[in-house]
Amino acid sequence: MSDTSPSEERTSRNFIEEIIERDLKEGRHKSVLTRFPPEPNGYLHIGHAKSITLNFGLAEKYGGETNLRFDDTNPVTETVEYVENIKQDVRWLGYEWAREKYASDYFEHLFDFAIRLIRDGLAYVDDSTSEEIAAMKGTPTRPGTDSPYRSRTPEENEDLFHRMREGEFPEGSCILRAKIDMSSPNMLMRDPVIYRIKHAPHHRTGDKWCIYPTYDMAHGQSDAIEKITHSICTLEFMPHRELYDWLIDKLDLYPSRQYEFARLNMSYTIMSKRRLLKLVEDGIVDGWDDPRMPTISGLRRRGFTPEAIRDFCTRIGVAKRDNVIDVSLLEFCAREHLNKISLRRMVVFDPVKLVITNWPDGEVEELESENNPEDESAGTRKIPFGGELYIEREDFMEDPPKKFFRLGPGRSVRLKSAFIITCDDFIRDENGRLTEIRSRYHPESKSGSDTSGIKAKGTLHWVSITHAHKIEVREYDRLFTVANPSEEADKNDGKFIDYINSDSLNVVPVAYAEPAIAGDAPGNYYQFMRKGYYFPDKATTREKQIYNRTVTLRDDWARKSKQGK
RNA sequence: UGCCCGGUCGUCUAAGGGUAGGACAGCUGGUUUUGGUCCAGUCAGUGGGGGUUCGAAUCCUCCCCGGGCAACCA
Repeated sequence: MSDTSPSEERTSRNFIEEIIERDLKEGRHKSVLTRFPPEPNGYLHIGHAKSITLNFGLAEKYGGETNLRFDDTNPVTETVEYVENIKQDVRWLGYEWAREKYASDYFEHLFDFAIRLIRDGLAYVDDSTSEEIAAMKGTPTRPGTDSPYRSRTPEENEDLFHRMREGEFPEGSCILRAKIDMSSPNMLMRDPVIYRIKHAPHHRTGDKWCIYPTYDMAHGQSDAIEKITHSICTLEFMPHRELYDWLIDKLDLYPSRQYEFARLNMSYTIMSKRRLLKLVEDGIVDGWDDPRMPTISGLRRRGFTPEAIRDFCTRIGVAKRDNVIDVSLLEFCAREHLNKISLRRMVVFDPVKLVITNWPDGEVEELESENNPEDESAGTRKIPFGGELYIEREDFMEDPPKKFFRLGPGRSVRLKSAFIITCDDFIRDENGRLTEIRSRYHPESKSGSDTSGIKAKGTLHWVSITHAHKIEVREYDRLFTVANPSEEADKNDGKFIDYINSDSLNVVPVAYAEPAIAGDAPGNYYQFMRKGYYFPDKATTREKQIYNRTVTLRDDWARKSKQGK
């Protein structure tokens, strides 16, 4: 029992947690309300998972709530299909939102806000072309110039804006701009566009509207309407904060505050939704949920667990400096969780026949093996053992080096959960290809009751030939050949396609699995012993089972032998 | 060349004037019926120069480097 006074345990907090704790302590807020604001124009990826974990995690930690709010202000790129998939992904990650909202819920409200700005002389309708507006914007080093339409009266502007809404004008003919400061050092404050005409149906409001608010006109106001306390976004929105605050101030709304953190980058992949879409459209991958994609749906199909992804998102931390997380951290998180929960099964990928010469002809013995050595409650399963087995071709060498703990002439190994065998002979065909290994087993070395006294350094996985269940296995490697594809692409006219790894998918059409796998309930996470972690693909059927390799096991032997070369 | 951010082991991330710590990756060993897991150990960092201070990753200053900003995208 610890009766020591709580010694001000200094747990490390990220900068946003510090802000929240300060706000709570100083009474600025009584509770926390965050939001996760995806635009439904693509699928969620691991970078969004960071944001989701942050927003929902913060609310969880400080006893608050999180809204899911779709930032659906651009009907041209947004669809209900994206909305549905985003919701599915957030739920799969393990989060449930307090309210489901859409920026489009507030279109009428936002329109009224615009009218208020107009009446207060803080917004005007500009008939300039987009080229003219761009030219008048100036550059980061040179101030902009006022539009000739900047001095229209509020009455004229209000009339024009209503007529924009009524559909009197074609797209591009005019827009509504906030009237701020054309010489501001912040380009975003140089009379930003806040409403534009789009004669396009919206996935929720149909054809009710032909004018739509821009991000800046919608986001902060939606936050304020919902009374979001901490509006957390990525670094590239930093310059928007001044405009965010300006609008809240001029419209006298609830003072939501925006805070920016560095988005996630991960080695050997890309996070740009635009570029991910291109991979899908060009058929380089098999859809948004291709197991090589960094999308939530891709990771799910690949066999990553929500727990592993959440763990990853908390381990990477939250800060403001640009970062590239090593993908090996994600793999570590996957292995750590999968090691605890996965069912162990034996699967031989590249078989060679192993004959047990002293095994009674035709006899089959059912051996028992644990499903998961990390979890006794996972129970055991039976594995048939007989006189003809498959083992992995790479587990035999005719002339093995000393440190090779597997099979070779005269050598003994343990067959996992079975017997120790000793290799007496092997057969090669006319091409020198190994076709058969002949060995004898030691009856008193049976797993669990070994009295043989024989020492075997290595243990091999195996499967009885007559009982083997054929499965297909898909092995995945990183999608790109370079650690930072986006950076390389930026230096290469944006052509990230040049860095695609052409060997990122290897299909093993037939692998031989122990029969237990055929009877397992669907949806299990597996470890194929000595190989890696595998998960049934969505296309798997009872007749044809297909497994995706999530990640290999760590393999010191492979690493060392590679080093030796 | 203007404005705004940022710079701590290879990669992330702590230390908020008082011993630069953790994780991943790497490397050594030990245990092991998975060359897995687990355990132990080890390598490795404050961008640079001045200044303030008994004491600076931390405060000041100059410099260097990286990122962002000129969509009717978000």
